[in-house]
Amino acid sequence: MRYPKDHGRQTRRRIVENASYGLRQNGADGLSVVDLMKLADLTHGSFYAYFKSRDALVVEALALAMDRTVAHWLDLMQGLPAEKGFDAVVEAYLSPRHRNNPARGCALPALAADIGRSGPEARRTFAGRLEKMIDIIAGLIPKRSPSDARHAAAGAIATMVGSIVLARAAGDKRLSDALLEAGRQAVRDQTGSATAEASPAD
Amino acid sequence: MRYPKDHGRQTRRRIVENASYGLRQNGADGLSVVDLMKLADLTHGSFYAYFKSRDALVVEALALAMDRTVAHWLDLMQGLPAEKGFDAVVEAYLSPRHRNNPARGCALPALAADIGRSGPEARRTFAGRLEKMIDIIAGLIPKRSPSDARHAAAGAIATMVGSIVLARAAGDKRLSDALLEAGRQAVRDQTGSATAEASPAD
DNA sequence: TGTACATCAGTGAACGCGCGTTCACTGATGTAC
DNA sequence: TGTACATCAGTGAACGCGCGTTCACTGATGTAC
Repeated sequence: MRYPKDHGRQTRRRIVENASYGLRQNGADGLSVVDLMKLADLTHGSFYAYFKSRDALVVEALALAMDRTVAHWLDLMQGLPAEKGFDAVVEAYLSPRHRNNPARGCALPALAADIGRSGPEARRTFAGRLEKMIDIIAGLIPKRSPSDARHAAAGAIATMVGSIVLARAAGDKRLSDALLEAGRQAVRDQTGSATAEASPAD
Repeated sequence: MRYPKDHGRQTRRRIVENASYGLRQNGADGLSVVDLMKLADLTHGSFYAYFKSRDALVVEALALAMDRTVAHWLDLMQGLPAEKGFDAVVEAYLSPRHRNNPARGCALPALAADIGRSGPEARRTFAGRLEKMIDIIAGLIPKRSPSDARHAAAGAIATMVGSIVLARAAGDKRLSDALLEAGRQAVRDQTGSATAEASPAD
């Protein structure tokens, strides 16, 4: 063997990983096949040795980006009680750092609008990973029932995603910062009042 | 005059209006100049008699779409007390109808992600209109101070935008519907608890 | 040890196509006389 | 009333370019004998 036996798999992985950064930065249609291969230090010619189409790579890059966000959340929560874990995730999500670094950030604000216009495969991949993300946040929210918790988690995620999308689009630093702060407050209000609702019943 | 004296202005308006539908449907990069002119029953040749570039039309279409959303909200609120007006806007926003009709819906979930990757002109136009939208919602929320109300309004808008973006992307009807319901509940929790906070102080 | 051949990850020219933009032209309608 | 000309919204061919995709080829490394 001229190459280590998993060389192909590693190269493929390198392409997907770099694509996941590039696509979050520039949108699902924002980079050409030439651009995407250049990110992995390759020329475009061998692209179709790894993927059956550009769309197929986009779906894989989306899945990887979402998996990475899940892993990042689990990292942030590690060793903390539920409430502190939740706060840690929300603080990191609604930070200027996250707003300013879409490439390494959550795929939802970066790519969800594009996925909404994509085919069923991309949308099913998206839905599956999103369920997982909701589950993780739901585990951090004290609620009457698991179904209530998932509900509250979906609301919190929607608020965070909306805040980042709007903060990135707003061409005015004051407004952009205010949107992050408003998002933090909104999430606090949602889960704070949620806890308050649940407590008297227990 | 072979043409009524505001013929040019009307044609221009027709192009911008149809573009505002098409771009909300397909994204800011989703239609070519040929496509955009076809929407107004014209050929592409005269495009540059009306606009200095494709980007310039996108900015105008964005502004029009956001103005229309503002007008629509004012319509929904008309004659209602603040609280009912707020509920009417939220119900309409987080409805399956709005989710399923991006072309005639709010520009924020449809275009904000694209605007975040656009130039300063598009982003400033966006920011100006978004301030206006926040003001209108703020007027419907009872709060200690105008600044608190704007904060709460920004949070509610972020939640609504995030819910619609995710609901459109989710390739699973159950999840998509759940996201709309979660968004409604989240907005209720935010402003409900907000009112509860403000009331005892009064 | 040395030479011929096999392997195969990666290269880059080429394909047909659609893009944003330019521009010489058309043709319907009005004015001049 | 009739003819020559002016106006100007709209047309469509053409430009250079980058796109996604295909494919014959290269060249470094291994095996055969």
